[in-house]
Amino acid sequence: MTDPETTLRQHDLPVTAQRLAVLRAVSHHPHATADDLAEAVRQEIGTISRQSVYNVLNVLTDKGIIRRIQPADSSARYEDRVGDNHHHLVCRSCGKTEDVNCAVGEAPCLHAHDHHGFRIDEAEVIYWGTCPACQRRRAP
Amino acid sequence: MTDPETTLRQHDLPVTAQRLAVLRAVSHHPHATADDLAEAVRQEIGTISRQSVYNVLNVLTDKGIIRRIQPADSSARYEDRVGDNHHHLVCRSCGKTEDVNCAVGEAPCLHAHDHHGFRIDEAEVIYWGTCPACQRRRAP
DNA sequence: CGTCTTTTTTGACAAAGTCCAAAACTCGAC
DNA sequence: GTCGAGTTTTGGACTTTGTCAAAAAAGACG
Repeated sequence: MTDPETTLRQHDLPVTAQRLAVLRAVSHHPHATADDLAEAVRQEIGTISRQSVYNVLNVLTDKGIIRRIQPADSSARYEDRVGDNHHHLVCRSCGKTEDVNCAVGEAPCLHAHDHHGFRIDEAEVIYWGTCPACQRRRAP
Repeated sequence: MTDPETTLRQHDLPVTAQRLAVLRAVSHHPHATADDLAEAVRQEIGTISRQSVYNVLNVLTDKGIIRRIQPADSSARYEDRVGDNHHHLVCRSCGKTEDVNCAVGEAPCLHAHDHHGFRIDEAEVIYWGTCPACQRRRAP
């Protein structure tokens, strides 16, 4: 992975302390929410406004530098790993999120049977289940 | 499809005007949001509180009578069609949502390669794209 | 008809984001 | 280096979607 500063320059984004810190936070905390990331950034550079976190996350997402996922009943989560068509495994009870590689080759379900005339550009798959920790806590 | 009144009785839910109207609204407006449904119900029975719409939608969802889907950047949507493992096609620009049958047989992607110890109970697939109308509006 | 339970309503509240204007900063030109 | 134009960042108000809790209304049943 290229370092954060280079990444920003490559996308014609002025380099600021906030952007570097957010980018690093996303890298170190995959699947974290905006709030989690704000917290992580504060640990690193002391202070950042809520709005800036959103600004940065939005611009990075728009440029395709990071990816936003929004599973049901969760606020948006962000990740570093882009462009490799991977999917997610989400725990229904605690929200723990893991990456999973595509089940069926490259772009698995990209071809819907009946596409209703839509031009499809992505097939997003979320596997819902219970993570090991929650399985242990609930049913032995 | 069984009629709304019978459906409610089968699930030990007292039959009320609000429940009947919401259930009918979901049936007639697949993929509608809570707000859309409240509006539809008001057309039918005159008035209903916002809270009641949520109450009814929640109880119906819990009983498995209807299903809630929550695509990114949209409030929750509800549908009638349950228990047949179908997926959705969502337009990125207008939010239009269509049903699509499972791409690969019954439970297509239900087996993730690396399940990280999770007990998986559902594979949710959302195909993202552009609907015919939006394709026409943008690129001629 | 009167009581008891379940629903519905009302109104306050919470979380996640966005909008806007002012202040601070970045970066290239000098 | 320093300056200035154009971006970013900030702070605060606001919106949207949904939940909580208590009071009022509606059904069920003896």
